Amino acid sequence: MVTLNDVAKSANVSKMTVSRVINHPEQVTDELKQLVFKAMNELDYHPNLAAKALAANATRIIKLVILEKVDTVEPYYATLLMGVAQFLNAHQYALQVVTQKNADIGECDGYIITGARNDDFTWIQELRKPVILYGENRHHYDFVDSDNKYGTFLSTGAAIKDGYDQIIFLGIELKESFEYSRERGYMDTMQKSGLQPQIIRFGNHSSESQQYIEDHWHEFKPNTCFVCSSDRLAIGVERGIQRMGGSIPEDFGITGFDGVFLDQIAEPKLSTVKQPVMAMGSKIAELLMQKINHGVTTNDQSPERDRTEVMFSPELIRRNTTRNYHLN
Amino acid sequence: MVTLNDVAKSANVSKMTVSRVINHPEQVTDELKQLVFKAMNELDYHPNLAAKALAANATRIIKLVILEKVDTVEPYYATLLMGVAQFLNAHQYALQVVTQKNADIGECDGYIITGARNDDFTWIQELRKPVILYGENRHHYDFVDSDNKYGTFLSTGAAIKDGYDQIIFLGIELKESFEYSRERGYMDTMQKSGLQPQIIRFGNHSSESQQYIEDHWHEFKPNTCFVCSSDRLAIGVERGIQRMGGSIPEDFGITGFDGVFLDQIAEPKLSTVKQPVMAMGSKIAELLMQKINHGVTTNDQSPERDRTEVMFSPELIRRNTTRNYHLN
DNA sequence: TTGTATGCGTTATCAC
DNA sequence: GTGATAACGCATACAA
Repeated sequence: MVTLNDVAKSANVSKMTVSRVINHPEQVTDELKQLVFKAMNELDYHPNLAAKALAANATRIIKLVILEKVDTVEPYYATLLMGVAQFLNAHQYALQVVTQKNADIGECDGYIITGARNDDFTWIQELRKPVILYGENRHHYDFVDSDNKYGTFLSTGAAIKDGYDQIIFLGIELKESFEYSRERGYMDTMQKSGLQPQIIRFGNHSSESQQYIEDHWHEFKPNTCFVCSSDRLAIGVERGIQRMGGSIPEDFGITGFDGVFLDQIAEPKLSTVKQPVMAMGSKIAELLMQKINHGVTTNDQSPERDRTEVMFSPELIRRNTTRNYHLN
Repeated sequence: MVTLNDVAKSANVSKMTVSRVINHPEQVTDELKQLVFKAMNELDYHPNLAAKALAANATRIIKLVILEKVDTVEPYYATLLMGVAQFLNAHQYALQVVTQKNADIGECDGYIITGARNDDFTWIQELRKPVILYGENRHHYDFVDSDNKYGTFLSTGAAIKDGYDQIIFLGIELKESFEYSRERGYMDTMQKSGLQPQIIRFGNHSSESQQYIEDHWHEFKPNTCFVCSSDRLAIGVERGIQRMGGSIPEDFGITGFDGVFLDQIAEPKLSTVKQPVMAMGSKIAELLMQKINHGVTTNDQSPERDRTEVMFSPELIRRNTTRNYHLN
């Protein structure tokens, strides 16, 4: 293993100079810097993370806490995780995935928390390391999320332009910010166009939306579009329509929301509002690392503090469950 | 932060005694051990991993290398990853997920490698840390896998017992051990029952198997069961049969393979051979840690060496795409 | 069985 | 601008 000392000897400087070249290059003359860089390359030097962590009283470990009860098998979380892992790897941080609230086992330098409900914040408040949340929240914590309202603005708008004259929103029965935002995007867009909004809500299972379609089939006239709050619901709608013999996308349109895996599994493939989940994962990791490097140790979420909010714009993917897909 | 020293003072012993209580408890008298345990609890002592790693010249980082080109979004890998992560967390190891062969960036204590093809082994050979593979291999590397042959023995056998008189195997067009084993399990079971085997292979996409069913629909007489080598293929078959108006499971049976996410998404839900993917992930991590702790640094895969092979038995889940599902 | 000294690789602090 | 020294927390080697 090549150490700081080895490089120092090879470059004929002290090891502190080498350390400075890495951490505070502005304090070293260009001349020495060149020598050190040369030595580092020749010896293929890589800093020892454990030593670094020990000296800095850090762990170089980030915890990803998944609070939802949902199966961690969810492709959605897997994708997010990959995004986080990608950034962390590039910066030599290691990841620990935690699925319960037993996150207090072992130290870490920071937390990424996803799926936090209101009850969870009493626990989150007690964390003594930087925190970034995945998802909007009313507790003034830094977060990354996608612009949910804009997402349903896109899907609802497209349904209108495509000429569907009845546009029904199938939402998730959940008192969460993201769902409110998605419903608002639909409502606003409908009202601006002078159309009558109609919202029905279910648990987020394809069986429930499928059942609904079948039970209420007589109510739906051809030229109806179902704007869904998740791909899961959209898949159920698709099956229900197929079961009842409706034609997709001519008489009945469907748009989903999320764009992770499920949309591609459906047949015909779903038109959907795709969230850049992978990129969002990377961004969260990046923000957390900034916080860590700036020495933020307290989670000051007082209203006075500037809070970091990063919103990603989702994208409408036109595929085969809405008209005009050939225009894509 | 509570250190070894703090505990030592509190227990009125030297810090080495505390260290020994943790690492070599047999060398310490029960009397002192009790004192030390008490102090550790009272002070809520947790060892500093960075220091541990530094002293042991270790990193406490494990790399999970995913070599397949397949999307890491695959629920299959996500589940495996969760299994690995769970075990690692419990033992205070951190995980780095690596998706290319750029695994050489940064040090680690060991590798878990999944999806290794023959070409990959030249690279794997050069790794200077313990390695465990996910999946059978002919290179004498330690591995964990599920008993693929037994899996199709189960699904084929069930199809026979359920009374289907034509049983067709839909396989994946891939020269990999797992596929050979699955086909062999089917072949052997068919031959033992004096039935005529028939194997067709596709790329692992539901669209291909669906297309096949629709194109060859006239060839399939009622009372046929399709034994598939993946849930993906099974879903395509299901759609094809539904499209052509066949009745499931009365006239046409389907069994999948994998049992991760997709089987539940299908409607009707798939009968499938479920692999205990999560448990397999944990087991891999466990084996790797054993290797690390026993100071195995070389990857001796000479035939003389005992190699560790752990095979998990898959389980037949009877759901709604085969008969007699009420017997489950 | 228990304690002391030393070193792991890095960085902060303080001299020069 | 550069170098010597101590310290981070733990574990090995050796001494008692």
